[in-house]
Amino acid sequence: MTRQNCSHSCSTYHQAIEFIGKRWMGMIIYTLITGPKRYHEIHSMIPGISDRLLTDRLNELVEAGLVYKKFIDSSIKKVEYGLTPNGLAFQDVIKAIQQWIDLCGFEKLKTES
Amino acid sequence: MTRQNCSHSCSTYHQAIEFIGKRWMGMIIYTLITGPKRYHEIHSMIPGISDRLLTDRLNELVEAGLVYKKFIDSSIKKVEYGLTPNGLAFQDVIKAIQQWIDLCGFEKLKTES
DNA sequence: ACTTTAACTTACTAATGGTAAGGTTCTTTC
DNA sequence: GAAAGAACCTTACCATTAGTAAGTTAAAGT
Repeated sequence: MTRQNCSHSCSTYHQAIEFIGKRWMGMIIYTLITGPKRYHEIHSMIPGISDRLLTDRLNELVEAGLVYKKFIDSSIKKVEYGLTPNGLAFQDVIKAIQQWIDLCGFEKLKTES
Repeated sequence: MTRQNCSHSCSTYHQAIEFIGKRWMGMIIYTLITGPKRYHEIHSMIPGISDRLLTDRLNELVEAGLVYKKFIDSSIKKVEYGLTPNGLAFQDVIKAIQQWIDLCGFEKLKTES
């Protein structure tokens, strides 16, 4: 019994889904699944994201231990971001979401307006 | 080739995760997994949510086809919300998130401040 | 040395979320 | 059967978060 009543308290699930559901969070992790990237690479792979939010979200991910930040050649202007083991494990969640999309045809549902 | 370059375009994934990541969305679906509920039941099961947001989110879920809304005894004041098959299929995503939490110990990471 | 680029940072505006009050329509209670 | 209360919203207003645009600093190219 190292955990609460169930194997994962519902408030932990709540925290987790609110965290990974923050705007752009899912896309940033998704981008890094294919390997570590530099700031501007991530930026160019996610159309619409702003400098500020990309910086914010990356910092939050680093703080949560899902992403590491590495200065290449110890230069402040060469930064690499990549997934930690915990971040990589998120792949299974992405797969589950993609399977769910395939199953329910989400794109059709959200053809907005 | 009914779909795009990959089996699910990354923009569809983006749309999907931004939708399910909206505030309270994850919790509302989670609550309904155990069976259909009335408005006030859902409300009491999610501490902190406001009337307005619960109404908004439920409407969005109904519009997206993940939740149905049923008037009991054709009364406007007796409403039941439940998951449609597409909503129920979301269980697998929840399971994946819970497994990921168990694996990476998310609760420890987010002991804030 | 001069310009460009990477990686932020800051200031300001727009959108979204939270709070609180009110408004019907039903049910309950006397 | 009238009054009170609960269910399910709706509206108005304030707070927080996100988006936009401009500026900053350090290194790298020319």
